[in-house]
Amino acid sequence: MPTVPPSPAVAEPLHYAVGACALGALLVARSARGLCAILLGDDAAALHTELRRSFPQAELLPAADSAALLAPVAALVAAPGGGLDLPLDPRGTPFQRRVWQALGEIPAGSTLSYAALAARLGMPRAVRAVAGACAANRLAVAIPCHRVLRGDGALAGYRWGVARKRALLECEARR
DNA sequence: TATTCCTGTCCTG
DNA sequence: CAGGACAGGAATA
Repeated sequence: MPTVPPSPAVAEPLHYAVGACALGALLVARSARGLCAILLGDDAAALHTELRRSFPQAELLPAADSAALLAPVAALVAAPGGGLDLPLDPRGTPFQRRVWQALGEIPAGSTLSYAALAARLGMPRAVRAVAGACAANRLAVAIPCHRVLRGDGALAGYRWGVARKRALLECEARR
């Protein structure tokens, strides 16, 4: 009888690439299902650390076709109003995925408050939880969590820096 | 103006 | 397993 090691399940392979975009360093990772991470940052090392922290169980492999992986995403960052014609693999709890789906329905160039977003989900009192779900988004720009502002119009926060959030919104408003 | 509560998830002890 | 911290905001005193 061949012994089956008590493997905590085989580590899932994720292919990633790091490059540059209009907002700085860019990291794109994909699973077998689609893009599972789009990260923005100041340098490649920080992005790699963030990827590891987001997927501690995965086996991270450099993508053979890094340019093909990066190009469409970099184009999206440069023109955040357009869509991304690639399959996404958003990972999160059912609650988080509901929030992210609602984010995708916000038209480019417009914004929403966290309270309005919570109301749209039928949970008007779960504002804080909704903000937490936005903060947990790993697919920068593709899932437009940057279009959500505080009720008083302030930019609140952004996982990849409020300056980038402002840049994305200005870019969309100019369309 | 200062508390308190609501709500889901993650991090820490 | 318990408690606290969040990218908020409305209600209460």
